Amino acid sequence: MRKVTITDIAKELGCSPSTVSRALRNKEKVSAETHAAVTKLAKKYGYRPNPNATGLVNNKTKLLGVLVQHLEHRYFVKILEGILATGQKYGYQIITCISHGSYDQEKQLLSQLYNQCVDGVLASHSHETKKFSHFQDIMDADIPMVFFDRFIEEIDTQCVISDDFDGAKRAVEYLISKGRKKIAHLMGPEHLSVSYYRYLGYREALKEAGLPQEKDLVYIMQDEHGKDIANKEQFLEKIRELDAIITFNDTSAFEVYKLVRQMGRSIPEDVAVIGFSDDPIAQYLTPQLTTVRQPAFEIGQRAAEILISKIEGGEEDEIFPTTQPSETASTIVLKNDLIIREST
Amino acid sequence: MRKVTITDIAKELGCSPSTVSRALRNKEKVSAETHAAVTKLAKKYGYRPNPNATGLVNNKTKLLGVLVQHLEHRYFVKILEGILATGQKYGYQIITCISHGSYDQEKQLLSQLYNQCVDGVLASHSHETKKFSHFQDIMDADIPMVFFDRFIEEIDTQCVISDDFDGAKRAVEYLISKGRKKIAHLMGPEHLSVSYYRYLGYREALKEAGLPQEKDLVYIMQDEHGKDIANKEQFLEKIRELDAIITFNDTSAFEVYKLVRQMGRSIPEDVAVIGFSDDPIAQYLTPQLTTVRQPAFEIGQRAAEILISKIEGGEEDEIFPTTQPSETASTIVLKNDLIIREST
DNA sequence: ACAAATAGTGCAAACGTTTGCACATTCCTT
DNA sequence: AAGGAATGTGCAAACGTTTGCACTATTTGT
Repeated sequence: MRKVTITDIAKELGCSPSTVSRALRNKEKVSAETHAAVTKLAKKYGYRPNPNATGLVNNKTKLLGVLVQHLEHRYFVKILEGILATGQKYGYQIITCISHGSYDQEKQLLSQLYNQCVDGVLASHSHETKKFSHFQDIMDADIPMVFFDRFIEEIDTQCVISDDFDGAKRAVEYLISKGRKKIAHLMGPEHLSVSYYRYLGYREALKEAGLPQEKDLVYIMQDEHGKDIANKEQFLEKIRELDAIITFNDTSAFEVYKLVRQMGRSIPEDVAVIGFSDDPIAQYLTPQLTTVRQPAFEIGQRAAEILISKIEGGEEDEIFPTTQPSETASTIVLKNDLIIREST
Repeated sequence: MRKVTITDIAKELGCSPSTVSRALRNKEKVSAETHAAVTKLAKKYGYRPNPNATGLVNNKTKLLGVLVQHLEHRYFVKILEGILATGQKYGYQIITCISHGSYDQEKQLLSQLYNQCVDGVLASHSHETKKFSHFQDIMDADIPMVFFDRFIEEIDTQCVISDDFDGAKRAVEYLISKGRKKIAHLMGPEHLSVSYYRYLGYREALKEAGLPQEKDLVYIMQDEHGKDIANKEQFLEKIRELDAIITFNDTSAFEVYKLVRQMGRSIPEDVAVIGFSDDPIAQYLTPQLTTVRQPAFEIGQRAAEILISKIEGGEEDEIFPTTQPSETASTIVLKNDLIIREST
């Protein structure tokens, strides 16, 4: 009934547990016969090493923690899928934690991951988070950590994000190439760095095309879905003279659809619309939404790969400690794709 | 640098590790002073028990495995969220595994969970799976398991699903109450039990209302998204005389929107449409889709709760073994909600 | 006041591995 | 033929906990 152990096998074979252990991990010197006998018996009984025991002796758990704000956007789910696939590939199991955007929960979850002795952490901090000492605590405990989607300057480690600046810029360039001239931007919440990068990309494209960067072409969303827009009245009026709008995400593009129609203008004939993220809803809008697709799966993949290489490469580091830790920190920026559909 | 252990505390206090252990789990007899001294020091150093060590001695990992086919529908993500929340509540971490609908992967992932020594497994088998011995293996290894969303007759354990029969029935009843008489059903893939239950609910509602159950009102999807419908030509023709359609899910409702419009009829005036699941896209369709919402979060929650109670209640069972195991198996059926929007 | 019960503590084994060291055996070298 | 290397194996400690048992010191009951 009980799982078979190394000692059981040793007993049956009349040898010591250490020999069995060595035979199983076949890198040390064991005779060909014992090796054969051991592996045969191990197979017969379906022997599996007890992870608690191995974890205890070599201080590894083969567990990775993922901390994410929520799984409501497909974007984060895809990142998680990328992480899962990579973990699977390298033999790591993934523990998922959702902070629901709460700083307190984030702190608590992180400490739970620490308690659980995960080998590494992949994290994307919550909106609410302004202090980062709980992340520093993880680093100080010598648990490798990699950030994704969001960048934290204060913490000295790697980060994988998508190139929001470039994505927004290329989207606007595309609009310009189609002859659009009065292009508005519905910007995301101000305190998010992604909002800002996308805004900068938008501006850069206008600048390079020699188009004026009028202040009243930029409007700010107070929420993530674009239902609450600052200066909404002014925005509505402005829609009369616009010929394109690029939004912060796809749900806000849907709100824009409604507003544009409310003003009696049509998409894409009068006003072209481009979203951001390529959420599944983009395909279900009428007209189907052109959007900037973020390589979510790949972000997860890369982040996990970097983390695992930090974990597995980390052993030598104890002998050759990194003298200039800041040199190890870096940001991987992945390119976005413009998915052209009916709204442009 | 290293994590502080019980022995470290014992040394500093000049007592034995066992005393520290007892003081920390304060259920055995220790003097008030030592207890105070130990907890104070433990707090000071931020002592955390090493899960590998505790796991090794009491053969528990506080880890739960979740096996799911994919995370592409919001439905499964919500279930996962329910599981995560419940795990969190009871102090369990969740390891997520995605089978991508593959039987082989499912087998492999399950055996990985077994190797990892999870305390329990929550599973929803893949489409492809016809043999269930790998699930039986888990049961035989005395790892409690609970199924969700899908029911496996062959395995003797609990299962949490939503009431698809009732959901479909109530949706059709609603259509009838609004005066619709010619109600078609776009049925899901034939081999899925959920497809069948929804179909039965549809039929039952017609029957109770005394409406004829015409064969040519039921059409079958060959894929999950409704892009490939058997007898599509016939279905298109039929749309001319229908006044309502209930589909298998929300993505297929979107396809139905297109077909209805292709036949020059309008929604909801000529033809009412009801979907299933309440995927986020339902709100983004024009008109917004009426749909049967499945209590996904609650399914995850309930499944996890049952699993945890099996794990934690299981200890006594070793003393009083369950003589009639089949009595423990049962199916929890949760009610669905009809979300009424613009398409009806 | 003396046996008996009880409170508080430590020892040591156990959980299942890994691994440095020591030992015995075989093989090769000169 | 003797010495040394190479090979294969076992012992025992270690990883950090928990827990049954034994032991002392104190309290309780009569």
